Amino acid sequence: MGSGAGSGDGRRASMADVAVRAGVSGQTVSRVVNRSPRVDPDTRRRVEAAMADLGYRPHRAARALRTGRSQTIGLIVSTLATVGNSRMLQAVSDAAASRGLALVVVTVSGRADGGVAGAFERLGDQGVDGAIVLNEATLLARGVVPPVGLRLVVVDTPVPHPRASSGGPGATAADGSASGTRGTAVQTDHATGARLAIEHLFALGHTRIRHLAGPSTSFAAAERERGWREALAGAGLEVVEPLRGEWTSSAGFRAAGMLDADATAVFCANDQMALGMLRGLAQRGLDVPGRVSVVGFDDVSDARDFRPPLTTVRQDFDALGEAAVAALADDASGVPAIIPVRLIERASTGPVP
Amino acid sequence: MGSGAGSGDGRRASMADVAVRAGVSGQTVSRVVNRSPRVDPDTRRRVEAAMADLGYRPHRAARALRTGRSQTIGLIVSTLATVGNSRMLQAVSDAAASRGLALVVVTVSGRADGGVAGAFERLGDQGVDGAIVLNEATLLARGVVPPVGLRLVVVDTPVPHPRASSGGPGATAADGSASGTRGTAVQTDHATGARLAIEHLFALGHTRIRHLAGPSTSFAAAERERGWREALAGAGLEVVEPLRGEWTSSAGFRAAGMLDADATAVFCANDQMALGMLRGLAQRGLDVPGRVSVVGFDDVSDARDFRPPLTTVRQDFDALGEAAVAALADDASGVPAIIPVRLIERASTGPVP
DNA sequence: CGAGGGTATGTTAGCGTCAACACGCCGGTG
DNA sequence: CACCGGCGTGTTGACGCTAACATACCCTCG
Repeated sequence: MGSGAGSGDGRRASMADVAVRAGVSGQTVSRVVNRSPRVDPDTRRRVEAAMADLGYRPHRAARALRTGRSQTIGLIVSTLATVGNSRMLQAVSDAAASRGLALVVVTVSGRADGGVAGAFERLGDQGVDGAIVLNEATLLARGVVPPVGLRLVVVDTPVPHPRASSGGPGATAADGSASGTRGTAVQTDHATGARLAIEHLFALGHTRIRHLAGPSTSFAAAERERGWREALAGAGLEVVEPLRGEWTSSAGFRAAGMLDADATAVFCANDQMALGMLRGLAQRGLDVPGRVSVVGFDDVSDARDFRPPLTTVRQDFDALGEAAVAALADDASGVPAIIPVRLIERASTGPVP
Repeated sequence: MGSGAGSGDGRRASMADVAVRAGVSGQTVSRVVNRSPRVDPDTRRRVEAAMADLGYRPHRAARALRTGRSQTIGLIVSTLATVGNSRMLQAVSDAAASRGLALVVVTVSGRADGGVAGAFERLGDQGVDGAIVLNEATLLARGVVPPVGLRLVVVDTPVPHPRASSGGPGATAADGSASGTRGTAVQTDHATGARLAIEHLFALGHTRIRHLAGPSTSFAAAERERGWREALAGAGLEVVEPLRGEWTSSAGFRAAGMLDADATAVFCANDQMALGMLRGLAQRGLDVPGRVSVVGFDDVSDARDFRPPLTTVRQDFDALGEAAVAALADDASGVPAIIPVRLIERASTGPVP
């Protein structure tokens, strides 16, 4: 019972069909659907029964046309090739689904048209109520302005073009993060994560700690690098200019070949690069953790099965996705803008040799 | 110029606005937008200029309401935790974008409501024109019938509930695969991939080749297992009942502990399980490829940086995604239903000891 | 030179929904 | 008892777009 598939006379049941069957007007059906309190309980029951009988489902396009709101949000992401982005997508998808929001995904990888600008256009066409932008520092920085009226949440991205909030009640947006600009930003506490990693290495006696940073276009990469720098500087240690890679294991492998011989530890900006680093070090005959310790970032599910299992900073992707969607859906309020991390100690780190 | 943001009097330009500015009727604007040939070139230019001036973008919801078609497709996927699924999502996203289709992603991981049934409902609400279902054998098998009128393409999934095609011209669907049922199916040539892997091991002298299969709910897993079985049987070799895991590296690690001592080679149903297998074998002191050879499936980007770099079967995710979207968008016709694979030989396989 | 047919454009109506307003009914109050 | 206000419900119209049907015009052909 209640499985939904209506008696199949072809067309989907509309509100008018329900109205006729329940012996009420369309407007009353609408009120029931939208949980208006101004409906007699008895009428409500009749309408609900009629809806169930007919397998009625509201027509989103019609509602969107009428109300101007589509109950759909967009996610703009450069690539899903990194495991972190994939995990975020899943987290956002779950968070959106739990609120009855549909999620439109737009990837801007290698697209010919202007990247995020084009993505905004496509989402604008789509009539999304808001969009989440994932770790797209450059693209927003280039002065791309999102379409008017499009609520925007940036994840692991410096806050975009400052704009006065349009509509909305009292502009409650208690600007969470860094700079003085407005806008909703949600991010992992990258810098603290980096610091946790470095302090863990300190505790093991390491002092010559290098960094394999992510691409300079990435905010997350910059923040992790900053955490590493500050931790080292705070301890009065030398800061050797970091290596840099594009998040991939290949980049990690290459970086291993460029690691100076003094280093006793490397903090890699993500787990995939750490994987390549592990292989590269092995190939150079540098034992991990006997000779060099390696720390990653993300704690992707595979990290525990690297060789050796990877010590890494765990990001709470689900919390991050939830926070991002909440910031879009609810109006601002008490969502934490900065998601904490924790260090997962495994076998890739050990005492300094 | 042409950056889009119209002169900001608040509301978005509608077709009527464009019509007034170009001095034509709304219908003519519609014809221009929809590339009808019945428009004077001169008028067309005027309309296009007006559209550019006003930053006009068609309103998808309105169009969807009027035409009943939303230019949106859905993707139903159980989880994005496996790298393969993520890659497929990206491929589908790109293929959809290149056709101007929006993509709505629905994950059914651990959802309380009936999984795919719920997903269909949500997509039905959404008014998608079609849906792609990714590797969801069980869920479709449970007799879930997609909403009427919803075009469906299943990827790496046995063909669902047989149904007569509604609408459409001459039912050109030249049923690609196995059984006699109707429906559009697109899949990787898993069985051949498995056979390639096994024959590669044959060439290295292996005869005691085990299999770490994927979950029994997965069609891809079943096909890969079948290829392995048939290759072994074809060579008159013993088929030891396969181990089984849930696609994760942890499962691979566990399986390594259960591998019988006779085995000289293991064919893992995906790369992530192969990763865990590599660590597990190392922990047991079994050298790869000196003592045991390992082959994976997928060729995820990290596979070249496993230790040792993984011999694996490369799937062409982009072709698969393209084929799936093409099957939805164009009406059937010449999309190949089966995507070929190739073997990538790396260092995890070697001569039998 | 009038009929016929093509071409470019305009007019009408309605897709399913909901905001705004209108209506009738009831109980309470002055 | 007339009036008021709240409540439950119905009526109307419009959101932006396009299918189907007009209409106006020009060219060709018998």
